Amino acid sequence: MRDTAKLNIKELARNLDLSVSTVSRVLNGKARAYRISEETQQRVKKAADELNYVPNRLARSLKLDKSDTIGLIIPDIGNPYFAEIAKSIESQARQKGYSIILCDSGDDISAEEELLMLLMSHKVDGIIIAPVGTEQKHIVNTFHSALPIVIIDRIFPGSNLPFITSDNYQGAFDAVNHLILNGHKRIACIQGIGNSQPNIDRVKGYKDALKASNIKIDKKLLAGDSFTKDNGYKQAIRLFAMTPPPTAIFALSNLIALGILGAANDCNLNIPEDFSLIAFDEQPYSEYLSTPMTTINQQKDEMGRQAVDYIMACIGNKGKIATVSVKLKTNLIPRRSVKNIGLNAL
Amino acid sequence: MRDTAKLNIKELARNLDLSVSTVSRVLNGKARAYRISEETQQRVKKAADELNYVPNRLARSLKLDKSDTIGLIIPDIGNPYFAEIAKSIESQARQKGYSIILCDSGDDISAEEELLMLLMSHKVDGIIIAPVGTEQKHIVNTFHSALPIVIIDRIFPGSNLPFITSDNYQGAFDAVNHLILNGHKRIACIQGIGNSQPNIDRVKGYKDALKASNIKIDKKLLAGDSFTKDNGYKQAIRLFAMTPPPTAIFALSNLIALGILGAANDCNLNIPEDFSLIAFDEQPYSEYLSTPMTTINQQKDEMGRQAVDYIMACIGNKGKIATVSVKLKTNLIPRRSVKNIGLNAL
DNA sequence: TTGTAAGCGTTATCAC
DNA sequence: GTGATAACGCTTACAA
Repeated sequence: MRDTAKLNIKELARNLDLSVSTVSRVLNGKARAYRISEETQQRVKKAADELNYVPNRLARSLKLDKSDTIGLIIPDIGNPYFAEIAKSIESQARQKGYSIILCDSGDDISAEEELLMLLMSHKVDGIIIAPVGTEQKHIVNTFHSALPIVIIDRIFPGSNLPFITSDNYQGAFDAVNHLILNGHKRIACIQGIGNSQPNIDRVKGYKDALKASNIKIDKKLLAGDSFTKDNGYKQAIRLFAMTPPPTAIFALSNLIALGILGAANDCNLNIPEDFSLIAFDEQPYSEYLSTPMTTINQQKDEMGRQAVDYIMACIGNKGKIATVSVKLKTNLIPRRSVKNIGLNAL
Repeated sequence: MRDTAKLNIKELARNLDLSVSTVSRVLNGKARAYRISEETQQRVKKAADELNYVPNRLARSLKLDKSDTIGLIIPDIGNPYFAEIAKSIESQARQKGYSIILCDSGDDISAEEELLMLLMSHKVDGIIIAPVGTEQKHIVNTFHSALPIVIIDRIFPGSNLPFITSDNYQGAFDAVNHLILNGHKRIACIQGIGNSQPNIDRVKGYKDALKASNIKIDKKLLAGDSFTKDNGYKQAIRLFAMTPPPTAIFALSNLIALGILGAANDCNLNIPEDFSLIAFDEQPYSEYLSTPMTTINQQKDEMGRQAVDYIMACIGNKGKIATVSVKLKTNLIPRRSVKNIGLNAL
């Protein structure tokens, strides 16, 4: 195979004994507009194909001031929740001719700030970010710099940054209400990072559902400080030791739920015989756990789709950037991890 | 905040009343080499910071003929196996100053070919690819085009393409031998895509382990045609219906294992009481399944690390590209899904 | 110690 | 219908 490393449009034009302009026009589908002869078109296309010409997007982007590239910053691509969102985003973006520069902030706020700069230096046409914490200054700055940006998953209350997230409040309310309808009254909640907005909304949903059914809130039943399985494990062990223990646990993330499963195993407790469990985040394995888990499903696919759509819209009306505030509906997937212990139980 | 969209090095230099070369030198850490005065350095750095100057990597890359960018093509970023590998690659690459352009081939060979071209047009400095199928022409072509490329996960037998993968043969041998040591003789194997090299190697390991213990191979116990959970479910149902059924199943992927769990639930079979299970691929949830699953762990992190290291080495010695052939050791993680049914059982 | 200018590969403007 | 050429923002010889 020929070494095509140095074949640029100039070389290609020389080979064809044509000017670069003509070649460029044919290759960019502007042959008609410039009334380039059919014969020339064929010659150009044939040569480009045979010589394996690959256009240099760097040069193209530099000239056109658009890179056909979108930056994606997420806290942990290894987490299947974010991996699925990323898949959706990549798929949607590429369908529209954009490539994704993937950045993993590793839950580190200063890394996140640097990544924002990095993506700007890469001249991405837009940024989709699932922010790490509650600090939003760097993101607001980017927002004001006329570079399209949209936040997913996490939101910043009180700012007008565009976001696409789940309706965490309603999802949590539904989850707890589902437990109540199944006769549960002592319902524990293991939460994640306390000051993150999804957590705040989910806890509010938990409390409001209890209130709505006139169940008194027991502060000892609400605990935890991280979305990790470690936290789930520790808090579950603590809850199991209470007298009486809760009859149901609401896990605010699927990793927390995994930790609870581990704790149950270690304590020889069965689900749903010994306690019921419902978790935020549906995962591919949720239904394959030996006790299939009742979960609150989030529209990860749709989240990715709408995020890309918004960025595309921004790129469309250059300059005036509209904002967007979407809370996607969640849905409860009932499975065997919740047991009816009420009077009406079968 | 000031609109910094148009601030380039020229503007910055004008602001400072300096030439672009001086500014460029300071910003690229070449101040010492050019004996630029301490005062000028400080002025430049301060101004760049205050005016929020972000260098344009497109221009830089075009000039330097290197983009500090690596292309990553994987069949499915939503699959946690690949998501974890991607995390490792992103982390290693960025640590070395490279960004990742992420492409999901969606298990589509023609998409894969296009993505290879796309990445070349993006002028990536190297490509890491987990190929979809057994067709390798487009990859060989890329290999010969002097653009560093390395294959992960899948390999092409008989070619000299550089690869980093798991020792699938040994992993499968260990898995089956573990079952044999636990007294199992009727051991089924649910496989994935028949003509993919990992599958071929794993099946060979399965057969050789049986042979080594003088257990006759029953062809009816080896079935399946895809790495999906659907396949795992269907094949498991079929195996459960045999008389006698196998006492153990070896699943060649974790998704297959999930399908088996679903089938077991539906048939009211318990693990490991009714049958033992061992699966290729350790996943974060493996130990949290209500019957913790015995798995063959793969070094995903190391796979990513070595892939990046190889690409870096190639970029280092420009021109002469060495090759690499690595089969990473796997390790068996014993858990409760395998029961000792032999004479020596406790 | 700093400045000038060519050139990286494109596309677009103008000319013929 | 086609061709020359400037310009995108940067780095780096070569000058001074």
